[in-house]
Amino acid sequence: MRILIVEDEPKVASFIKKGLEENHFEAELAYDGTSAEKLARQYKYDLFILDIIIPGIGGLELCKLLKKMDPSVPVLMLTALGSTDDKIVGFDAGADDYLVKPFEFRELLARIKVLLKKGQQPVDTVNRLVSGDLELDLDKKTARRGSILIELTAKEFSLLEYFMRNKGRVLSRNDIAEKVWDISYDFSTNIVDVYVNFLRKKIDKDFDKKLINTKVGFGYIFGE
Amino acid sequence: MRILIVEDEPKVASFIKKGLEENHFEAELAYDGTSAEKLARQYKYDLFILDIIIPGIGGLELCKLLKKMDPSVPVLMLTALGSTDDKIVGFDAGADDYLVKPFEFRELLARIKVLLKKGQQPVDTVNRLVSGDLELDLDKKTARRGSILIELTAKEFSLLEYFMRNKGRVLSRNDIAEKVWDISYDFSTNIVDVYVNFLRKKIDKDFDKKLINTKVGFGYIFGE
DNA sequence: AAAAATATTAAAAAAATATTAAAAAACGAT
DNA sequence: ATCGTTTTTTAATATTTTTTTAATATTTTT
Repeated sequence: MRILIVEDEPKVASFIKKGLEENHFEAELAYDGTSAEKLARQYKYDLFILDIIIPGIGGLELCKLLKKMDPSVPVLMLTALGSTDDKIVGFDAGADDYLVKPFEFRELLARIKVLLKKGQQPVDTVNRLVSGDLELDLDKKTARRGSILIELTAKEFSLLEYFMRNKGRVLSRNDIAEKVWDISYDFSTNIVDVYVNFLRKKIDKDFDKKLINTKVGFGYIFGE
Repeated sequence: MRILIVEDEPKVASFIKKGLEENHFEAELAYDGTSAEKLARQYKYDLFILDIIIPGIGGLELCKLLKKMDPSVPVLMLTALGSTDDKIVGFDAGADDYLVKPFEFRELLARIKVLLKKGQQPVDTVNRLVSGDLELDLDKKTARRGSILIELTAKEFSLLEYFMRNKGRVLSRNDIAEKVWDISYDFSTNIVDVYVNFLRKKIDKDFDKKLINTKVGFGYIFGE
């Protein structure tokens, strides 16, 4: 997410920039209206933060200009003036939100997040299987344990899905071979063992609580 | 435009209601969370104004509930508490804006107007799909990535549109063949692969962040 | 301790995907 | 209608990734 900050007070500007970058935004600075406009014409930004009082074109004028260029990009106005009049004028210029200096950075961040969220297209409800801290995303075909994202191959995915749909039940190698490989188990291959091993490396190895457990003589069980 | 005000202080409530009606909005009142929820289930509102501290379900809880019912209806939180913490929590609950009491009515009105403006987006969003720095112009039948304009053939366009409308979801070659070529995939053609290759050359090759990604064994996924 | 069952590893085989080139079809302008 | 151009499709080959096999190591049961 790229954000352009237009602010002539160097201290305030770099304070905002630093804070945004710590929160994984790409932030750029402009110190006056004219150079801000140039930048906006050249590059695509996801959000503008404008101080009302800046050299060159004023903040309000700049806001109108930016909104004319692309009305879908949100603008957050920033100013030392706190009277309602200024806010009204700001909104009339097309601003999407307004923040009065001095402000806490957390509030700026919260407002930015709200503004950015609106732009995004609605995401349909995702289907996924969840078991404890393990999540299987059936749309993305990926897994996630805790905050760690895990990529799976097709067979690994299929195996894990079978496990999760039969959580707490012992599955014999035969069961697994039939459901995941479409073969009636022929005792000449250890493919199930090998794939359980693959899966364990990915979803269990680096974690304390093991999800796939061996039931010697029976097969494997997910959970418990 | 119908607005539901949820506020337990009768004085504040009627002050807002009166003000809104003078500005040609239809305003209704609820004095506690539970009755507000009932009303929201029964009638359609264009905006909610919620006090955080109300009897019954709290304002934050109510906000989450309303957002679950219909995330597109904006919520403006209202409260006497002014600390940043409360604002952050409010935004986390899904609120679209926040106003601290006491406030001037003109500011409330300005914020309401901004929120309502955002809801209606018939002009802009309809004719183009946007995803990150990639933009698909449905009228011009062209794409733009960053500042680079990209010309697409009919099939390429159709494929990219399908991808963008299903961003973040793995699409099998079968899915793609059906939607873009109107054929149930017959395994004797690799046309999907070839076109993905064409598209990649145009929208991904010269860029760092790849938008079309292969999920071996599953298909392709746009984004992520 | 021996036997059986399971785990691990590495290499090969197979499958899936990417790329390229050329043929076929569709399109536009004369 | 015909030529030249662009787009679409087919097909062959190159490359990458996954799947499977098989041999060896470790653990569990008898």
